[in-house]
Amino acid sequence: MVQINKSEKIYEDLKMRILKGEFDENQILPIEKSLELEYNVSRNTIRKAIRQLNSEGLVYSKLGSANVVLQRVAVEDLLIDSGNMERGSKIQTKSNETKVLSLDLIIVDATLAAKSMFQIGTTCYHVIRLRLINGKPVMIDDSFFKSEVVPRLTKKIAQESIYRYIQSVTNHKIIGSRLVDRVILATDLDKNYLALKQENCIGLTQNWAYLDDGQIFEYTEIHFAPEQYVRTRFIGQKVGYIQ
Amino acid sequence: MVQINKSEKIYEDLKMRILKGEFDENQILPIEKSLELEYNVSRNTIRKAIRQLNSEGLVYSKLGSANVVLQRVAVEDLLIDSGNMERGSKIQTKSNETKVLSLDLIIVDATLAAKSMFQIGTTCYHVIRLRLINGKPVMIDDSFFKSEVVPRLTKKIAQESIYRYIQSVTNHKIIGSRLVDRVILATDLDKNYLALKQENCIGLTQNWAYLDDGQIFEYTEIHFAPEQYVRTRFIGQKVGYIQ
DNA sequence: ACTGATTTGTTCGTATGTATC
DNA sequence: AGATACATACGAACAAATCAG
Repeated sequence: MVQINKSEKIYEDLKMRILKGEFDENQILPIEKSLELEYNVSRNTIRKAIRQLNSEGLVYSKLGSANVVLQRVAVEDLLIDSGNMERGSKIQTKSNETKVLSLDLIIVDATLAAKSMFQIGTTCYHVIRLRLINGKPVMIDDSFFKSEVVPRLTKKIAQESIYRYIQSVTNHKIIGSRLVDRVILATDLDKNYLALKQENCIGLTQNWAYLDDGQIFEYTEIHFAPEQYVRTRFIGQKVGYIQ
Repeated sequence: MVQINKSEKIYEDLKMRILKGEFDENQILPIEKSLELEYNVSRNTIRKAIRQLNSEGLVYSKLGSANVVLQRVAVEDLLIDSGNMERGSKIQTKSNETKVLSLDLIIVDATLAAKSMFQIGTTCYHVIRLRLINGKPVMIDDSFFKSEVVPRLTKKIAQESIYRYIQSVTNHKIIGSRLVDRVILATDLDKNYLALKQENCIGLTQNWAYLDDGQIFEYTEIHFAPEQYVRTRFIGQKVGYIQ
């Protein structure tokens, strides 16, 4: 069991209680004062937990009134919650396998530099991997890793976990990714590997991954078969903002 | 000028300073103590502002070390930042137009109930709207609104702003949306209106919109032409989480 | 490699503001 | 109009990770 702090524990507990339907009757949480007493913490700690519930779209804090529990959507349980990848996605629980299609050491040219944000002349590994879940091909990772960060990358390492490898050979942590999602025409590679049906398009996710020194060390284009491409998120409306 | 609070002002200011490149040399912010003095506020207020920068992927707070400014990605300035829709998207600044293709009053059946989360038997408006930006068709909104929330909806209202109408006739605020993005085969409607080229797919965003009492009042399927469909987000890595 | 100083992280208590009931 | 409940802000203490000598 991981040791987490009070606000995190309270967040997890309240989330569980919400999803179990404990507050379905009135659709509001108990007032903050009573949560203080119940969990025996300060109001700030309660508020920190509720802030997390707000950002996930489980609760709306209504000034002067209450912390309102939002109506749930049926599909959401089935989906990988992209707004919550930090906690590990549900995909992890399934059997998955990686097939390395190619691995080359290359020098960054102008075209790649513009996309990847790597400097021209940088040496990096170009890795193409096919990802299978329960034996079914679901995505292709077309990746570039700064060789400085993953020295002596091999197919074997790429097949296991490059991230684990990085964290074992560097002092740096991987702290997050900036993602851009698009829909594009399928490439020949996609058609060969992704078992597309009628569709001639795929979901593309561009991924710039960061180390804790603030630098991008990886640029990946993830190609998804359409039915595999699903994203969920919650967006709070700014007061006064009108569509 | 909107009146915003201290932490929000500091957040905006730091963001502007980051984007102007003020911290590019060391790629870190001044320490919190000196920001306290500079802005003449408490440390908590500084930390609240920095927390916002963290969630947007502009800064990574490194325990025991510094608030690291993350390397920027070139494309991000060009895009609608979906993680920041609360502040209004850039799309707003362009000239846009809405064409109402149809408007009907219907009763929710089992199929629609399952998707929309409306109860079977609810009366609602079914509205299909074509959205144009700078004269170019970019998306189709296939929407269902609870008639209880938008009584006497007309084509004229739908062409202007349904949201503005709602906020004028109800006591309730619109507080946010849960979104699910997918890639699907284009329908005939899409092919007719979205000026697709070779592509036979579109980007689909399902949108459940909430009122401040926690209830869903709108379900919309937004159909995007592929080149119009772009999403950006930042996902922080949970410590110990390995791909 | 160790120690002390520095810096961010969490929590507490309190006061005051603002919207709602 | 008064009470209630969430929002913002301050100051302080201590923990945990990092950094500098």
